[in-house]
Amino acid sequence: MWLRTSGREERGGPPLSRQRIVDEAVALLDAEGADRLTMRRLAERLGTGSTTLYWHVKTKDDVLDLALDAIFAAVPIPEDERWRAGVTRLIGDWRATLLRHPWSAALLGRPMLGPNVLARSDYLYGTLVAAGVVEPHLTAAAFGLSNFVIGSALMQATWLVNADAETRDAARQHMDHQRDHYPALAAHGPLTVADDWDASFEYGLNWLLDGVEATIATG
Amino acid sequence: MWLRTSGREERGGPPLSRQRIVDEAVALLDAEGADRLTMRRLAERLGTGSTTLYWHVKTKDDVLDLALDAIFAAVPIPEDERWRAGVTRLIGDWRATLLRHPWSAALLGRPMLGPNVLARSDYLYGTLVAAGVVEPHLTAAAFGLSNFVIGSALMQATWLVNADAETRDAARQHMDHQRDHYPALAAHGPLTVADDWDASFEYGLNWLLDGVEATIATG
DNA sequence: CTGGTCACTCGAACAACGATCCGGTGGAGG
DNA sequence: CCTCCACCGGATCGTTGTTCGAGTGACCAG
Repeated sequence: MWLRTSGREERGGPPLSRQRIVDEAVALLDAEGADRLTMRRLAERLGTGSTTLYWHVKTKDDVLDLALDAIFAAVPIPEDERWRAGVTRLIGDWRATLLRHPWSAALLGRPMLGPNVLARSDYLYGTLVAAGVVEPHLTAAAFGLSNFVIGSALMQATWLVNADAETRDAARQHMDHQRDHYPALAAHGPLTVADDWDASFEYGLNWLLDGVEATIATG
Repeated sequence: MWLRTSGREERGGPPLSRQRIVDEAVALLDAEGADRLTMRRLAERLGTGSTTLYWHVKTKDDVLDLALDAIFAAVPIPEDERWRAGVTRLIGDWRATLLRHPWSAALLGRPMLGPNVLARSDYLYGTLVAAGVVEPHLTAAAFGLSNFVIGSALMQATWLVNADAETRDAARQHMDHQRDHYPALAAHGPLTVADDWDASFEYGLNWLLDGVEATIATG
């Protein structure tokens, strides 16, 4: 009796729950990438049978949706800042979070309706409204900022994180070999110039914000 | 003899080639979406065995890469236009093509190194350079414009094309039900306001181009 | 103590997938 | 006629997401 471990500890950790599944899924995605996430591997890390997961979660896609929303909990919602500083901080943290979990880039093509994402979108809309942005510029601003950060993170994750050095070298060589086909690209392209993703992101973001700000003055 | 059909016609169409495989893949993707593309179904449409495809193509990912690049052939490269008009046209056609093939949104997370994509990127860089855009604004402009169009198409394809009406209604209902949690989103959000994706896209694009243009004057 | 309910677990199995192996086939060239 | 070789495809392997149905143990009414 005293020597018999409880079934709970045999399987490692607290009882299975949706939260534990999602947390472990994020850890697995961070460690091994999107294509290495399978229900069996996830269950193994949780110390359970793979089919057990389906009691807590309907499909694998649900796990991905939940994992994608979960990482946005790390994006703080700004407080007591002027609208432009707040938006800048939100979008910057948004991007940093996406880049910290590069697998998220591959999941951006699915509806993001989790509570964390919605709360941050709500802040974005609310801040723009409070700043005096009105339709049609309001929707354009919210869409533009979201789309810009999504596109930026997607492209950077594709190249700097997901693509191995082998792929990047092959790409460089490929373009160097066809230098006369793509003259401008070879002379000024991203693989030639030492590019600064952070600086480029800030330039683009400020151009967008300048445009939004200009609509406030003129109505 | 005269009644015996040639083996070629029995299997339907001209001999198998990489080009035919890619064309049929695009047609299949257009008709049924990304997750319905399998090597077996693709082979069936081509009237061949599934394993035959692997003689012309190394992996399924190759098919996807080729299909993704193939659709960019429909994006004309502007000629004889002032830089801003040319860039506007290129980016607009870029977006239209992505939206005409909504499955492409899910593939944007992979390196785009096909000849069609590279040629259009080359035009973008070349036009910006000719317009007088210099570093660090050059990279920022090229990245910003690409990322913006990618993000816009990705988000719009996600919501207006890939998500069925059922999903959209559920989303609307979900947000309406939590109206107090997301006040700004409920009042001004994209599912409340009748949003105009095209107009929003143009606003964002012009804000970016205004920013780029301003860097030319000031150096 | 008993019997039963209910949340939860999991081994076995299924259909479908990407990919490989290896034996064909048919036309071109010697 | 034989040989070569680009091209084809049936059989098959390992893996995937998901379902089915049989369990297990805690808890509760009687």
